[in-house]
Amino acid sequence: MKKRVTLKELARELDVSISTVSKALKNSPEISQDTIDKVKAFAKLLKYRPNNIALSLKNRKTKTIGIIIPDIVHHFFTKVIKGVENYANTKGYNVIVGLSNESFSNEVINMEMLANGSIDGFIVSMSRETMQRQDYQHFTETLDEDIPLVMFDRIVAEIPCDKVIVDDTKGARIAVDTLIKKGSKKVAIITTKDYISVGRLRTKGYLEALKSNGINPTSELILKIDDDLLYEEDHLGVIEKQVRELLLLHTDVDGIFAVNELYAIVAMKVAKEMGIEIPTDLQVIGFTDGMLSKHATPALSTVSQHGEAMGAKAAELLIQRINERIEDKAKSPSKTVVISTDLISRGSTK
Amino acid sequence: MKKRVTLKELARELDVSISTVSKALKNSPEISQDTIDKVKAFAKLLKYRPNNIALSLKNRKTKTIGIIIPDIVHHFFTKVIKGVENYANTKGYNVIVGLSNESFSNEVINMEMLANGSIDGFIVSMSRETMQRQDYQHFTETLDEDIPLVMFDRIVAEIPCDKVIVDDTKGARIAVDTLIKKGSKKVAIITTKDYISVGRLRTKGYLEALKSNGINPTSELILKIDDDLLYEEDHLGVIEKQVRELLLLHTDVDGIFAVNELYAIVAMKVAKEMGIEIPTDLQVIGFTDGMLSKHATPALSTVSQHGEAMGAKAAELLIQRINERIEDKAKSPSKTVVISTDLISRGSTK
DNA sequence: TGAAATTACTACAACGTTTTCGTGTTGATA
DNA sequence: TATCAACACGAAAACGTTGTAGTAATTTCA
Repeated sequence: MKKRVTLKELARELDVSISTVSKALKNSPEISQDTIDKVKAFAKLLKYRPNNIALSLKNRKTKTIGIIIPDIVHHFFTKVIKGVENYANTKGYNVIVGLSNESFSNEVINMEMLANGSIDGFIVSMSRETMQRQDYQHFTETLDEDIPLVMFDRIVAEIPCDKVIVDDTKGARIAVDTLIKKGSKKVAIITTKDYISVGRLRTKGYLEALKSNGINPTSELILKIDDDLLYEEDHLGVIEKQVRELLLLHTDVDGIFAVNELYAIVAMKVAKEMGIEIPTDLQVIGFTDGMLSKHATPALSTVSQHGEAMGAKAAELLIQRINERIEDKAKSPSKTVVISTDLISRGSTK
Repeated sequence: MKKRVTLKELARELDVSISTVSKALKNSPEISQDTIDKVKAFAKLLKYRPNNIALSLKNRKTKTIGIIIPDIVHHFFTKVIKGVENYANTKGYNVIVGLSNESFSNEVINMEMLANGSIDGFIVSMSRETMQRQDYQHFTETLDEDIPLVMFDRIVAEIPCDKVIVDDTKGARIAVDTLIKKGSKKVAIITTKDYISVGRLRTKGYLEALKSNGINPTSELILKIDDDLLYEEDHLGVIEKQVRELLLLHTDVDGIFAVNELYAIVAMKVAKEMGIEIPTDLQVIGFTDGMLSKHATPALSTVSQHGEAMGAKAAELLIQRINERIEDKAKSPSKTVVISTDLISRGSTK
């Protein structure tokens, strides 16, 4: 019913100029206390609220940040968003979410939609397709246009921007090391194809842990799942089959490290079906602490990534950049913040 | 490095007026083909892109919609967001997410932040606290200011706005009915306190199903969990304890209907620990199809809410309202769309 | 008592668009 | 040779703010 009230209307009704109203509302010393009080009272009465868009246009900043992620139906990303939101809100920022659905073109389109002045900066985790194509033009263009960009989790080294990552290699190393320390003699890994950076890094950690324990890695114990399958109908079945084959072929495998939660859960399921006791006969550790880990039986030991902390850190870095850009031009060099992982021990390990 | 290029700059460089540039880019018949070509070529060269904020100010619409939800780390809401995003994107809208964290004041603050012209309309699912307080001022104010609002899932009847809900009662009725048809003689329900509308409605469905099967409900079989616990440290332990007591006291319970996924999972866990076979001795059905259901052992039969469809529908309704508001003033009456549920049969039922 | 300083305002430009209403050239027509 | 379209473009207002640069009226001080 009610149209939004503007400074102009307040001014007209109060029979003063727009500037006076604007200044009065900001307690400008140029305005008499009398007028200030009158204006404020009237503004409150009419529920005046400054139009954000006009402010954005004037100030050339929107106080909103864009976060582009591959998928929102995913515990980790959801945690990150929460971290971003919470931090951003404390700084008066809003968060606008873009979903790439793991598609390169969606990622580009989403970023273009937002780069037209709608946001002050981006927080991005690349889509799978972008990683495969290794086409980072949209990122460099964003940076060229002087729009701050912070990447997290799925990053790429050559983009000169702030980054927030988890020490995947170290997290994996500790996990595998723990498996060995707790008695596993033959540890397999369920990982992704190498173009997924986190998969590659976690595999690296696995190899390091084996090495430092004097164990020679066998490619037969390294199961690389084609992550593209993830969006096909029966991807779970496919993974199950592969895990089953592995376990059948190598009956002496007594430890499994999976680079994500789902793989670990599937592995446990297959093992249980095969009559393998967890953790007695087989210990399992996953990566990424999500819903599934907590509620699996037995509960899954896992490497926690602290998604919320990552999100908060990313938002912090971004907002710093935004302010830096506004204030002076002296750009500090790009930072990469590593969020440490934690190994959460639950029922799937001894 | 590069500042954003504006119409003004294009105009200056091309030595024509701003209007000409603007019109040329829109293929106005007022402008000669020659000029159009020249302007467009130059604009492309300089990567001109219209400033969204300026457009928003001019058009008094932002092409973004705000979605306010209680929690993002939640499969259902996450699905809804996805549905909203996908539909909104096809219509050229962006989505800005606000999290209330189940708090009334956060909900209000978030909505106020966005109602200052940042968004064209809201999609909201109320926070728990708002439901308890029954304070809906911020919603009515939004509506008063002529900002379209669509509520979903956690709605309240007295707000005159479009709504998207699931037929909770019917979904529950069918679930419980199925339990009985598949042989359960004594079905318990794990639900929430009554101020949670979905809990109340699902309980209603449970009662209806019992009745239509000639079974008398006992309050002893109706376990009402205090949902406030959800955010305390050991809420799971508390729920477990209560379920255990129930199962101990009523050893002949052979069916459990839980109003959400988590309760169902916990119930299954407790039952398994007590040596109760699922689904042989005890059948379980949950509500809300999430990650946990799919990957539990046995996989949990559940009532699917089609969150993505809900989100898409909500976005559709909202965008309709927005356009209606822009075009003429004739407001159609509020609609309430009911998304039908589906019972997904998995391993936890016979 | 007259110049300077203070007070309490207002006008205007600017942010980047779109759009309405001109307006100065053409070329054709009577 | 006036008259008039048609054509191709420009000026200016508007969206809602903020901030700078005035400007009257009053007060202060030498």
